[in-house]
Amino acid sequence: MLVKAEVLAPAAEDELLLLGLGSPAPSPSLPSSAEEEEEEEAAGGRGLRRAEGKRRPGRSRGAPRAARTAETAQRIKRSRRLKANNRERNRMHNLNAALDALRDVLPTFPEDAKLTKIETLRFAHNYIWALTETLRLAGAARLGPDGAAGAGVPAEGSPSPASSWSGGAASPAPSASPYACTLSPASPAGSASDPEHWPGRFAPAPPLPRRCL
DNA sequence: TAGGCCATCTGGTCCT
DNA sequence: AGGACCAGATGGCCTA
Repeated sequence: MLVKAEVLAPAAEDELLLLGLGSPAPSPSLPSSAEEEEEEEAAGGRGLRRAEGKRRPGRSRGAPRAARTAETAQRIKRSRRLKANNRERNRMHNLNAALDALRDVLPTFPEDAKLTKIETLRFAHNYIWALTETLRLAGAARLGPDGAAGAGVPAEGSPSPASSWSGGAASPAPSASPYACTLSPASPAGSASDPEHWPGRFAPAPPLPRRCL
């Protein structure tokens, strides 16, 4: 895939022309300037193209038709690419927005601590698990000691939420879970070493087998 | 300065 | 055909 290297050069070139599309600053979702960019593109707004000649690039009246169509095809291709880039950017922005929304409902300490993407996902996973577990236990407790089986006691030896939150050794993933992974940023397995360090960054998760997320 | 995280670009693949 | 999704590559910013 040496393509990349080659592709990037021209791409960088384009960037200069595209009004800082690939700007370093977390670009605020460029609305729908796609059209404009394309048009600018298609219209030959790319200044650097002139590199090829002092021969007056434009108005190439005498340009062979084949050359012109090739040029047009190139332009169309480029235009589509830009459009796709724009869509991809928006898609990622949406994804990030969803991730932010998820962060908002996850408790962190300090409050403004920002979880990374991977931390957010892992923590959400554990958080849901813990809440589920809490509900389950609460429900069981309500049935009374001699009520249903296992009242007040975690069924089949599954860990209590409390233990999971505080760094118990159990995995958040129920044993019956399809997950073979021990996801645990904040939880169980991972934090065995320091449950009290939840704050802020949550205990680092142990290395996960691929495909765990 | 190395390493982590992130945004963006890009080409490929799948889906409608 | 065009859009959505994905994964790899690249470069910038930040922190230990």
